[in-house]
Amino acid sequence: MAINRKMDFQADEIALADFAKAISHPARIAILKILAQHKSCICGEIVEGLPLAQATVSQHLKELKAIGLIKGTIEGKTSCYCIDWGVFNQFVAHFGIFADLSKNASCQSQSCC
Amino acid sequence: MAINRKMDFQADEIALADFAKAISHPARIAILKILAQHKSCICGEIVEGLPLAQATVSQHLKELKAIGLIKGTIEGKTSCYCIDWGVFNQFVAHFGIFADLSKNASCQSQSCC
DNA sequence: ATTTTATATCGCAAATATACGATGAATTGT
DNA sequence: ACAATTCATCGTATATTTGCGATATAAAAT
Repeated sequence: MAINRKMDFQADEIALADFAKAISHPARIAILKILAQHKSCICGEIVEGLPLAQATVSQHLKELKAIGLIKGTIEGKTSCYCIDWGVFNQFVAHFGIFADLSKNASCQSQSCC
Repeated sequence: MAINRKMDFQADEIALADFAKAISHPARIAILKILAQHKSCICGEIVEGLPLAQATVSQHLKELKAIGLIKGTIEGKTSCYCIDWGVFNQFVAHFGIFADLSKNASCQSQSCC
């Protein structure tokens, strides 16, 4: 692999790709779903709902936290996680880039597509 | 890695993760943007817009095609690509799962988050 | 028929991601 | 103080992704 080609892409392309990568694993989607279904933070319980070892779940949580999709604090014995909806909705809104373009762009060629 | 833990996750979780994985690289986001900006199919031109070798771009196109996000036909000497907006919008709509939940779910704990 | 052009595919190397047991750190309960 | 609990981190094995040169394929141009 060449040395960091990322610089050649635009910032918004990288940002959207990073968001997509953060949720590109079923476990992380499942974690977000579990968190979304709770009105308040979850302190534990996540590991039990997933078919993965505690260490692995902790690693997935770390990734979601790294990109800012979830917030978490350590409260005494347990940790406490919840979704940062501001960040989440901001990322989803980025798909608007395509939604806007889709109005004008449609393939008019009969021979292909 | 264990042997295909995917079976332990739900179908919609896997589907959303697969979509995210397909667009989890700046090059593939860039390709979609290029395609979206055109009213009709693009026959070539994509390689020139990216900082990658032709073989690499072809591989990224293949991935986008595999998940159905883009359609492509070979027309004589050149290939012809365009976005399948139906598939694209269908995937984006999946984020509705979270949007619905976000209305009820918000952290009420003062101590965390 | 041969060359040129456009794109796909193969094969390999390097980089990343994933999973998990073992261990560490901090806290609660006794 | 000590044991139990909860979660993070380390180390490591394996799998997947990425990138690209080389090569294949197929049509167009000469």
